[in-house]
Amino acid sequence: MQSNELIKGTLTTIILSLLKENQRMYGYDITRAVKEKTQGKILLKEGSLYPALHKLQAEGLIESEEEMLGKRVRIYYKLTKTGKSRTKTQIQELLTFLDTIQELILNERPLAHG
Amino acid sequence: MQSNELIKGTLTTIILSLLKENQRMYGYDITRAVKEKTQGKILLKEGSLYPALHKLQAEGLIESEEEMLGKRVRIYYKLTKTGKSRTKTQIQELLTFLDTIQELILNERPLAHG
DNA sequence: GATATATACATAGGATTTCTATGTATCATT
DNA sequence: AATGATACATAGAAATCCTATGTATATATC
Repeated sequence: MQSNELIKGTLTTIILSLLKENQRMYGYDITRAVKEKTQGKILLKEGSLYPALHKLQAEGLIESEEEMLGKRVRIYYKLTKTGKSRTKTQIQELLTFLDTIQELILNERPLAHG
Repeated sequence: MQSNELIKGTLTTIILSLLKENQRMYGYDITRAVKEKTQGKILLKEGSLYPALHKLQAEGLIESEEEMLGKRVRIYYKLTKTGKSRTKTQIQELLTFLDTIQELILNERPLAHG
């Protein structure tokens, strides 16, 4: 996902989350959306994105639809019913996780030692 | 780090952050601290923690000091000077990253299509 | 017309991270 | 005597994302 190797594990949820709002997106589209929405702080790589999309499709969370632009193929993805419900829980889990880490990092104070 | 594979990449910063506040901790201690501070939501595994500690030491970010309790060894770790400075930047990077993801997930709204 | 860049997909193999499983050993509790 | 908590350790597996590479069309620039 880029520079700081913090990310692993969030990519799937990011994709699902974007598809939740935009209904229909293709790979390159997702790359751009993430770049813009994060002011370039997160840059998806094609080598991460496409395999992730294929995996989500294999798991039945998203489905694809091909479209031609002149001679070029564009593959749109959208959430399946299962995907929609899964998206909700994954977003919730991610947000909880982010809060947990934030609390752990910020709320530091020396432990009572036993 | 447990159940949800969200985590990868944050472990090091968590360890450094705990050492920043507590000056001196040993492995088992860190496991317990994380468990308590996150209400059991994050459970470090020994198979993750010890190698991580060894790596941090090899990188010169922490240093160790052995202590005997009866016949048992306890290995305390504390931040080196380099480690202290690195801790600050890593915490800052992690917090920025958490914000970025949170914004990306929460601040969704359909893209203007171009 | 040639060249560079953006668009649009894809995959193999590598690097990194954390986990599972396993091992050793002491100490406290039942 | 047995169990569980404390305390360390490592090998190998599993998962994730990246680098590098490849193909091809469309657009902008020189």
